[in-house]
Amino acid sequence: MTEREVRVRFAPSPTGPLHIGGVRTALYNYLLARKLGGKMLLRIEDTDQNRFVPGAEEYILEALAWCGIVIDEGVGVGGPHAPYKQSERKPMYKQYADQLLADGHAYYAFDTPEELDAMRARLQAAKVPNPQYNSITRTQMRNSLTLPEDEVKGLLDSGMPYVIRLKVPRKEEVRFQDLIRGWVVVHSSAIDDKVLMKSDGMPTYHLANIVDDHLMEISHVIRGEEWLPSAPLHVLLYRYLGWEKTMPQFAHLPLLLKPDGTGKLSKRDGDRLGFPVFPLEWRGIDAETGEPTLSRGYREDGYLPEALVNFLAFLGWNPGSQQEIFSMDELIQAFSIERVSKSPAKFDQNKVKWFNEHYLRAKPNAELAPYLLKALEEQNILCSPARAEQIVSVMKERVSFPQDFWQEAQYFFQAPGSYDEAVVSKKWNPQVSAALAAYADALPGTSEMTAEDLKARFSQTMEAQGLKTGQVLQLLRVAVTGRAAGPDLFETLAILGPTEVAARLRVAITTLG
RNA sequence: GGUCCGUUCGUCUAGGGGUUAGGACAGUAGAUUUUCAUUCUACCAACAGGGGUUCGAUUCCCCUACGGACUACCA
Repeated sequence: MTEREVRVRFAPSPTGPLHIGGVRTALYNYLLARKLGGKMLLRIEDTDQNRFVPGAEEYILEALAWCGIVIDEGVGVGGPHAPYKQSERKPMYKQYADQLLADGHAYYAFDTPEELDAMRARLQAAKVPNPQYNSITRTQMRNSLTLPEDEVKGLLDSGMPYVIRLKVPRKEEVRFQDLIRGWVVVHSSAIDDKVLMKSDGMPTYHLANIVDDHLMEISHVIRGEEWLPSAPLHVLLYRYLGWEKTMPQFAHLPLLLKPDGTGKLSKRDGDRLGFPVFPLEWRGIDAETGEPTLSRGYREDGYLPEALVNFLAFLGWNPGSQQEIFSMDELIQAFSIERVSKSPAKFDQNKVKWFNEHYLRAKPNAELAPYLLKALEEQNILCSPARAEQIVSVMKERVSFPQDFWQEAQYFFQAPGSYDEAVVSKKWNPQVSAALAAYADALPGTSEMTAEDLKARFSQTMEAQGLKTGQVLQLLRVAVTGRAAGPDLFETLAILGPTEVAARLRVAITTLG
């Protein structure tokens, strides 16, 4: 067999914001495509018109772009197999269903939803272990296998609603090799006669998926484990359509679980535990109450995309080395499907936060400064980019998110309105007050002074006052910034400048006595 | 219920017939920073249980337990 071009696809359905688990699936697809020099496609699976959510498609595109996942072909970029949205490919599917029909691998079924419910109820009452529409029960239903040919024709001609179902063989082992799990074997009796074409003329996921993957020449299907049970059905479809030789390879990814307890990670967990489960913020409408809803996003919560991507990559995969920090390019180099683990992973909020802090600290000040500048602009505070860079430079070691810069650095722009109570009541006294007054007097009336000089002047002053610097240091911070903690004190004073520092000290001395 | 998948520190995981079972996050302690944070160091902490196979099993096999997914004219 000749080497086939690697083509993978991410195929979400536009039923709402993209779940973080979906982002990881997209990421793994992308990493494999890039690693193997292949193509990454994006296909929108919107065959269920009832579940269409406005804005979801745009959301998916924006989320992937934010994460740095580049689509080579598909929705949003086009390509040789356009259209890439299944609703726009509707006319293409019928012929394949017809082919299956003609070959005796599918049949028409006219059962109403009520009849189907009744059938399941009957089977359940009879304690049938696995109630389903299958090789046994189909003989008792209204379909082209049980009805006389002319009656079927009549029903079809009369416009009677119908579906097309796959005729799954009664006794047959269906097997395929999963790249992550090895051989998976399922007996055909466990698979039911899945609907291929719905009564509204749209294909179901099962048919559309196989047809599109084949037409788009997909080489690897990488998707969540929730698809594992239906994979044998898909294998059957490839076989009946005559496409088995070019059937893609399957890889079923382990699921992402809630951080506490067990179970699949869901939107509710994010709300309950206070962390986002979506890459971007999403404003939706509650399906039940009709109330507008707001779901938090990693982007809006201050996570850097490279941190999220690095974290997500490690949820179910590892390079086998001790290295933890990976850029997208490094991930591409290191990635291999064989090293994806089989077992599900719990979502760890601490770890994402740690990755974020890491990437924040690694970022150049010039890239961080805009975050602070933006907050300042909202507050109508003027600040030069150079000064903002100085501030983020001393601040970035101690924050977790970009929005913390403004929160933690306010005192660079506003004199403190109050002073840390605990420190003042414990350490403030007339001697300290006098010493700080002396320091204020010792500062030159200039706007600039280095941290070293500021420190030297402070030491000299304290010595002259007969105090140890350690006794006064924290009070100096409180008097100037109002806070008990912060970045290097003399760096802080240097950014403020001696004039401002002296002024603030005098206010503090007046206020605190 | 049935089918399928899974199970190494609290979490993400490495490893693999003989190892002091390794790393990271979190936690704890110490050092540095005459403050807090950062950083550094140390500590804590795991092979679900039971049977086999074997000289030897955490590793291979079986069973049990537990967890999960699926079981729609949803994807």
